[in-house]
Amino acid sequence: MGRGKIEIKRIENSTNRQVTFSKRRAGILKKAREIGVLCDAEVGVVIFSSAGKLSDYCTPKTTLSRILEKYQTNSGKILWDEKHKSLSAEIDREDLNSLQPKELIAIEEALNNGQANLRDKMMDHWRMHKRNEKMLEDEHKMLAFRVHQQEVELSGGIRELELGYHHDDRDFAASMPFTFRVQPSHPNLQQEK
Amino acid sequence: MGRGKIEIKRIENSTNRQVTFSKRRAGILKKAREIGVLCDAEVGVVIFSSAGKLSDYCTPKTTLSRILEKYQTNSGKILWDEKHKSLSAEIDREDLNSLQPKELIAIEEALNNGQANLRDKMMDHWRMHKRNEKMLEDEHKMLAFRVHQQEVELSGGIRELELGYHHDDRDFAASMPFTFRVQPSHPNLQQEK
DNA sequence: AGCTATTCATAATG
DNA sequence: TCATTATGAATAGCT
Repeated sequence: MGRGKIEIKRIENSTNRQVTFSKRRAGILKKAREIGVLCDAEVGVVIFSSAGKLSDYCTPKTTLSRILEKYQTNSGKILWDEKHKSLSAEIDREDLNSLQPKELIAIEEALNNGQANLRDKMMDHWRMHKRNEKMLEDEHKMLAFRVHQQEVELSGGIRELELGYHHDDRDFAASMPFTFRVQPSHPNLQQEK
Repeated sequence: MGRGKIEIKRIENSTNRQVTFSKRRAGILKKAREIGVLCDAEVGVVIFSSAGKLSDYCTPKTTLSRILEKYQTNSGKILWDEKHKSLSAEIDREDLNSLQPKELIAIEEALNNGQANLRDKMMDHWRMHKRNEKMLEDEHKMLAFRVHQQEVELSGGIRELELGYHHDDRDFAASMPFTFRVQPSHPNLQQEK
């Protein structure tokens, strides 16, 4: 597919590598677009060059988020807990005073366009905030409930243990969901024999 | 690229569509592998057929999680809040009694291997639970704090507004983090003029 | 960035 | 579904 066959191994000359990267990246993105249209498929592609430059593609009818969510449900692989960790890390890292920058900028721009416009934005903003507050509240309820459930579950397990109780039916294992995320930080405990 | 040129539009014959899908999917995955090796790039690909079947590829030296995290940092696009929503949905959907299945199985197996082993696992399990509880607690504190911050931020903004105050320095925008996630559900508000 | 000579991917077919 | 093959596409090496 060029003036000569090439081996598939790292191109050492960095100029050639960069050029080939650009050409092939374009090729892949085009193919991704095409299979989406031709075959009615959903495609997400993310590429980082060796220099760290990002390119991506996503089928128009959906979003990367949605594709990745579907990915998790289908594959059972968890992509987000990883992220959960870095969420905390970010919160620690970032100055909390810098929250809502884009919105503030929007408001600032609105100032140049008159008070009415601004009031609208402010109201939107406020509504958005109330909704968000509700979301966080719900989430906390959920988290608290999960903690409680674990408590119950565990003390139950311990009681059974003390009574020398042994459950016979193992089939419930087959019907278990893989996407619960109670122990984000202990992937290993499950593997040990 | 075949016995004749084809238009890039949905293939109506479903058999042909499926066949073309398989062939092109293989093509894309191959290209993804190749650009990774040749150009030392990091690539992640996720494809769903119209039938919903999942295929994916990820450069060996990394993971989809890591690629996606990098994607967020680089692009400023947020992929995970979406997921936050569906986490609640899942919790609603799933039977909460099925929590910790793998751990329960492990404990059960331990029963066959004697009490000492079991006690160890139980302790691990318990410790894990406590740690997890701590994590949820911390997360909640963080959520609550963010809500508070928003409250302060907003009322401050409104006060400034009422006073006709206008901030002159816009440079802070450049240094703002894009990966905060306070308004998960309003990507559009930022674009409107 | 453009330009071919080649190799490659694949649409149609068996 | 699997293999073959004629043809259009992608692209490696040059400028």
